[in-house]
Amino acid sequence: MHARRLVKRSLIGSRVYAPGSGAAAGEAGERENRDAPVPSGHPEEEAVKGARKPSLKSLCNGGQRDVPAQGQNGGTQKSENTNGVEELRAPEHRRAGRTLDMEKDNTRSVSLLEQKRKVVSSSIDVPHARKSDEEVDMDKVTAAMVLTSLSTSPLVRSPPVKVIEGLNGSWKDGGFTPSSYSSSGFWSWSAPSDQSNPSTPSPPLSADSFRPFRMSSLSGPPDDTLDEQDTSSLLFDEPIPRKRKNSMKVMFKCLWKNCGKVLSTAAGIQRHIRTVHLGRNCDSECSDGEEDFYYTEIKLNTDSVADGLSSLSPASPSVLSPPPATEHRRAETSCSASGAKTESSSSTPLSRSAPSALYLVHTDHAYQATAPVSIPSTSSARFTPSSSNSFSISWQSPPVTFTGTPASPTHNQTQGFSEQRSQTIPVLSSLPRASGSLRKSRGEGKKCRKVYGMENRDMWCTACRWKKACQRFVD
DNA sequence: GATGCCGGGCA
DNA sequence: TGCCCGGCATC
Repeated sequence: MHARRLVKRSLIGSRVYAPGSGAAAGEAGERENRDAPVPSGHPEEEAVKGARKPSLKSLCNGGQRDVPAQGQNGGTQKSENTNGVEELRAPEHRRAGRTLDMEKDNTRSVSLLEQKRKVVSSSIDVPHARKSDEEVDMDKVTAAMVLTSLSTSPLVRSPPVKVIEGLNGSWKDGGFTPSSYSSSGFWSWSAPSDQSNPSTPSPPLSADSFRPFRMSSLSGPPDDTLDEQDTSSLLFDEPIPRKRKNSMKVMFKCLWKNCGKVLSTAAGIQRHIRTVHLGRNCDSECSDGEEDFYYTEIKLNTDSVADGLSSLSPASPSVLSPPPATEHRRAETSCSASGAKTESSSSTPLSRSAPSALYLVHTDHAYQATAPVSIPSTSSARFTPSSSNSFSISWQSPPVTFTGTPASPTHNQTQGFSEQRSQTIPVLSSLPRASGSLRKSRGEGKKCRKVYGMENRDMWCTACRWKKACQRFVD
């Protein structure tokens, strides 16, 4: 009879009831003293064989905790605290070669969920009948979920099931008050509206709220002190640390190797683990609590998630990815959500503004030598096709610098302009001239004539010499 | 009147 | 096509 205890890790803002999928070698040591049963065939099984640690959890016992009383003998325990609430011990058995021992344990141990419910019902004034209805609904939904998961997984124990089915996700935000009860159904990736929604927790959820404390007790000696503190802190000092009002949503992620399934309820994730990974088909009554170790609680900022997801297509498979990825994605989506937009919107070259582009425009004007034009990066250029073989570029701009061969060989300086008006440069000489009736108004800027004077006519630009529109000092 | 520039003619 | 100029509009 072997039992394995998986590591309970403390993460920032999250607890991990880790299965420590065989990959985490460093956890082996920790696992030694934990008793989390691992199904046969699981990589961990052999590694932790023989290692067991008594697990005794007390629930709602006014801060009292059972000290693990039995060393190596394992087995389940039940005790009653002063409130009459049963204490549940996680059964210590292994799944591999599980036989009489396991059956004993199973028969002796009450299902974890059941215990939680009891705890909740005894500590919280929750209408029982209503709760039962909730449970019934939950069970149905969960059953459907499990079936779905099973149907998507060819092998019951082959982990990768990437379907997200959420159950009743509103409870976390709601609080414990019975008035906030709700039979709301599936959790969905929508913006959090739970705060304003008077409905809320369903029984299992409330029960789950006690999980941390249980798990704290269950964790091995190395973590005990910390857990103790955490527990008391959670229980007394910070009574509502997990009632995130606005943006935080607690999800439960399956830690089974290669499985990133995320559900919104502990019950759901437990069922998932139980049915999919542990291969049990029975109801929660069959739970011995071991599935507790195979999932972790994660906190999601639903605001961000909602924001990120809102930019995704509902049919997008990425929505079905588990939250860790989601969190990465969230960072991405917060960027890429807008980024994707800009990407897609900027994919039309001719219609886009070109704030950061530097265009070289050859002004093949009849009166001016070819000159590259650099459009300032702060300007917004617009390409305007004007014919099949020509187009013009216009932009609103700060100073535009023309660099190129000056019209006059005697002047080769770079000319600078400060134009605040929209400018259009004919790119090809085939641009049709404005009709005579639409004679353009006289330019206001100084032209070559005025700059150089009649006596220096040779310094004029070609256009000016030919009595054409000045090309050097363009309006 | 000075200036800017369109339209047209010429080589 | 490049060059030049008459002529007109604008300042």
